[in-house]
Amino acid sequence: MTASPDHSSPSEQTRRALIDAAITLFGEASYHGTSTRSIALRAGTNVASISYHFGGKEALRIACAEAIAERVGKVLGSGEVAPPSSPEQAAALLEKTIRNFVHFILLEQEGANFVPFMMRELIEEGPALDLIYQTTFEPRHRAFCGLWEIATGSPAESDATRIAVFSLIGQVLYFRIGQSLVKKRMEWERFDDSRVALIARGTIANLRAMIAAAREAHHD
Amino acid sequence: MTASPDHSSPSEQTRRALIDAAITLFGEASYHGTSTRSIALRAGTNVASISYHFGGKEALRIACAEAIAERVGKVLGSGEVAPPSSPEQAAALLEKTIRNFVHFILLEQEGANFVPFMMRELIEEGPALDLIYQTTFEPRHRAFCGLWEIATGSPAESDATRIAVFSLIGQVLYFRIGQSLVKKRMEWERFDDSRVALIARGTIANLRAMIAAAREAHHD
DNA sequence: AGATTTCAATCAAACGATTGATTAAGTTTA
DNA sequence: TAAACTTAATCAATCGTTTGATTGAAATCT
Repeated sequence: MTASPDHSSPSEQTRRALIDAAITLFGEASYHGTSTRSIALRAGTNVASISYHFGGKEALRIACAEAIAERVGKVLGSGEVAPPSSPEQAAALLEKTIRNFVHFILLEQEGANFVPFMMRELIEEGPALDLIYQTTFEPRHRAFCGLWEIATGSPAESDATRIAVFSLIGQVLYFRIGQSLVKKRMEWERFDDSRVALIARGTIANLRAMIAAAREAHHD
Repeated sequence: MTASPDHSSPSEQTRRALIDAAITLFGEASYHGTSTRSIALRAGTNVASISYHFGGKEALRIACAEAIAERVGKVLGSGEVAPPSSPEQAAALLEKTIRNFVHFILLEQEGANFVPFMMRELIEEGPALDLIYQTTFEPRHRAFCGLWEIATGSPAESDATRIAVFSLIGQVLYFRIGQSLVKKRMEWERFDDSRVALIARGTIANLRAMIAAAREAHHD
């Protein structure tokens, strides 16, 4: 996951290794389904180092969420650059965002590790949920609503807009959450570039249809 | 959850109580996060009765999925009644299905218990997943695709149709999975009738927009 | 500079608590 | 009474955490 060799101290390296291992294992087998020993084993260190570096299993859980929030913030950028001036530009930006999002959660290595962890926290309403909401989810949902207003004319902070944006996020996320159902139903063995492109095309078609309908509704 | 008093034998009552308790607790705290003792306590019986009636914790997990599959099948009906003859009828039927689905997973007691359990099984790709897929998910997804073909003209078993139906399911499910995010972002304290009606309205608006776009695309 | 102390970091080992499962004795049902 | 069912007690295994010993590299002193 870390491309750079290691400019960090050895203790920082074990911290990193523990967090990386924990994010993966918590995502694969749930928090309670993952033992501290298995985390230490995967991180190539000793069990005691979890208590030493973080204070315990629960604190490591929080540290995982913090690491993800930081990383996602770095990748996607905290805020949007100069807001688009035309509805067409806004729509194009929305499309690009959806496309990147689909690609990130279905194909990229990092997304494949992050998303299951976050989905678990979400479904369990775990202790890291507030952190994820405030640092990762809310700012991006809000930005998306802003683009939606420019693209459709529907007020950014109206109930209808917020719900529409939830729908967009939801339909994309479901392809990751229900991955195994999708694969069975589509008779796919795995998600490769062409399949993901197919999904991206579908979700973007939905986005366009929703934008068109919202524009019409707002012009009435 | 059981409305009828008890026409069943006392052993059948304990079976039921154990399954009900397990579905709720597995859904709330995950399979590994739930102890057999807590299940027995909630069911008002002894730990050993789990091994006695089901053979063990894992077998109880399967029994939960079977009970849900049976119950969902009974509520939603296994197949559709006489297929609609016009696109308008099909669209109306799709809308009604979506509305019922939203209502079921966001308001009804049973749905509130079932969905978290199934989501966990889905995300963990647990042993009950095949059962859920074959008895609950696949038939209904297929029926939905059939309605989609009548409503839009797009072939039921095309990739585009199947993906569109996944999108529809996903956007609805997300309001349940991401319930806590939705509540925070909408500044709602709980889901009541009017809020759920708002969500239903939004998702149905999306459905209509998608149908309209699909019809247009297919006419080209 | 060389010897000594300090300290963060890691480790194997062991802690008490809890896990899922089993047993054998008890109770209820038919 | 015989079968079906429930119970408290107990089992080995595993859980998260703590312990005390050991390391090696800075910091301090002579």
